[in-house]
Amino acid sequence: MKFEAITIKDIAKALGLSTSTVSRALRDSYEISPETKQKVLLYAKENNYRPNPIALSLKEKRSSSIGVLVCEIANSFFSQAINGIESVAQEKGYNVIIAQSKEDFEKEISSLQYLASRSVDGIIFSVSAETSDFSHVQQLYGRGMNMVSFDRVVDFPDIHKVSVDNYKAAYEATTHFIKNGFSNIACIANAAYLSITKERVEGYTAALRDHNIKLDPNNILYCLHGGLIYEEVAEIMSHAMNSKQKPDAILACSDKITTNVMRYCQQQNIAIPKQLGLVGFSNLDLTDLLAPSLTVVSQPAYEMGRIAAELLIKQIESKRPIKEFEDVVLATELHQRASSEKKKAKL
Amino acid sequence: MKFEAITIKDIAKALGLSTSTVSRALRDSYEISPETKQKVLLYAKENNYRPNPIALSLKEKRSSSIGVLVCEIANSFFSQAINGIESVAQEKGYNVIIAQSKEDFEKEISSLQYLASRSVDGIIFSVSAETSDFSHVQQLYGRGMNMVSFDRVVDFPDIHKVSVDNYKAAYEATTHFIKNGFSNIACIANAAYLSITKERVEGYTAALRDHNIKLDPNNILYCLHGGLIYEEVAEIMSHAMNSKQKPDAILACSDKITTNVMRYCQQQNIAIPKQLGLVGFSNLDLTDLLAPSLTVVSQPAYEMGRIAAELLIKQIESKRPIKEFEDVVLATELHQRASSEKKKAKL
DNA sequence: TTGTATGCGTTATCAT
DNA sequence: ATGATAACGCATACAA
Repeated sequence: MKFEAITIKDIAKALGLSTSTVSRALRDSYEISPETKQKVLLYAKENNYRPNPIALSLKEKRSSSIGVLVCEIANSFFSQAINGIESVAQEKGYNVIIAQSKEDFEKEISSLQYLASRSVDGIIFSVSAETSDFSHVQQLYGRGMNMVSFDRVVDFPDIHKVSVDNYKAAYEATTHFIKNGFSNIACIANAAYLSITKERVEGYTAALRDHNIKLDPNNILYCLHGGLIYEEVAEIMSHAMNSKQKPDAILACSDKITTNVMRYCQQQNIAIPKQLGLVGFSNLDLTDLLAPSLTVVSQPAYEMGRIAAELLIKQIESKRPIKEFEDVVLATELHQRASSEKKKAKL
Repeated sequence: MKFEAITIKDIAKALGLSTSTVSRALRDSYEISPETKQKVLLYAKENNYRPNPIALSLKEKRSSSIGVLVCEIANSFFSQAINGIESVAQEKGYNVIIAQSKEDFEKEISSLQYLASRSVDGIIFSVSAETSDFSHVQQLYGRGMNMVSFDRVVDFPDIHKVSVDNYKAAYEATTHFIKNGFSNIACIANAAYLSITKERVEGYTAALRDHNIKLDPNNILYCLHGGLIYEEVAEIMSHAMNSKQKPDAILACSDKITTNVMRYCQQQNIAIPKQLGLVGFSNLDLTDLLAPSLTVVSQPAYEMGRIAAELLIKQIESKRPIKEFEDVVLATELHQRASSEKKKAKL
């Protein structure tokens, strides 16, 4: 037995009307008599009629669904963001289809293809750590797909962007170190191509400069796989900790880098922050429950998701092409448990 | 400008063929001449033709999409599970539509409605903490919707179920306490209706019984909101810790309960495990990075998601009704960082 | 081997 | 005020 939903045709047959009459009655058309309307509406309600969204999509040439491309669902930042996207989508009658790039460029391309072939009305995307070339995005966008660039934004104009102020976040985190007496601060960043990486590294170097600390180029380290692979982070850490210019603090520039640095320190019995200072980007809701003195940079993921979804849906539903493109930049928060001092920066 | 995809009609027109010929050529039908096939395939490839899945859905009466209903996406257990579901779905050509109940019974009903109205081919669902009555599920299932009961399973037969051995998990966790010298162990569980709650409480009481420890009924505590709300957990904790029979250990029976208990202990300056033992269910990948002596019960969420998706898709694609229903029960793992002793139980 | 016609559920455009 | 028909993109039974 297959799940069969009731259709307009069924209602029409049951009530001895034509499909068009039923359709109009359901849409509360003025040309239908009150009695007929009443009859139809009642029957529809009783039989739990729902318009078939697929048929609707075919007719309207829109699917009422939006695609989301992230590197990894099971990453607290993205799952919170999806949560936000989902909430707006639900409100506006869209459903959300999720695809993952797993930080892989090829998979990113095929995922975008997949979403496009699924006839989504628009796509919210965050590029993979491997992505330095945006032509696949530009091609899709150029062909008229509605798109919003999210978190790891693309570097071309004329597209809505939603991100956080990574420069400021890294600047504040680095300043936090300096104020607490650390001076040889290493920065372990995501892949160098990424917008977020560039901005964070810039914030980091600017803070050093502004506090008259000489930048050691060896202190800027990149993870090609976004910190996803423990071994990569461990090797970077190992190399840094065994160098003669051993850092006394680490700025971990992503969720996964943060946890993997912590894991490395645990395995190597390196005490935080006694032996090594650590400030990490992290969106876990355990933020304030982690190792006592870990300071965390958290991003307003849920809010970002909501904003991205709102922009996308506005774009989808606007008749004429967008002229003004938004570049929404939100502030991060620096949480430090030990001092219970909470810095909150609004842009 | 709207995103316009190329259709079979376009190909037919361009090549001077009929739509049916093109359709057959694309499906590699034996009745089409190799030359025509060649021509069509080439043109399709060059113009990046993708069949319109919406039209296909309308025709085939299936949408190649599966719905997932969970209480909360941004919960590591469920996001990992969705990850597993997603991976299987992708492999088999399905997309995944996600809906959240937010532990609310009404929202659960409307979400199921929503998924059904979206013409999903099947639904993987985990009931909300408020759900004691399954008639809405049974009704949908009875009307022929393919469904797989996940994690918080329903108590009626003839439906595929995927869950973990909660009894054993709680039994082991409780035993772990007893072996470490705790005796007045409280169990903070999820809503009493839930299958997972009943099983966990049973495992807990069985372990006490088997070790000749008298059960104090006041030590079994329920969170109506699945631990989602901090205040609820804090009140339960506060009440317990201020009673004369103050427990010396807590078994926290969900992700959120665990983190909220930790949060409470932190706020109250209760040292774990010095002043209070704690074993918590948790699927955060920080498991081994948490407070040093927290012992964690983790669930194979990703694997569970994969299995559920496989079962569902098999059900969707099977012609005849299923006779044998699977009840897959996986083992949890008890991680204890301090002793680095790892217990692994396979069923 | 290829073309024509039909239908999936819906709505818009014509009739009546 | 209501009904008949066409169209959305595709697959397929039926014709040729």
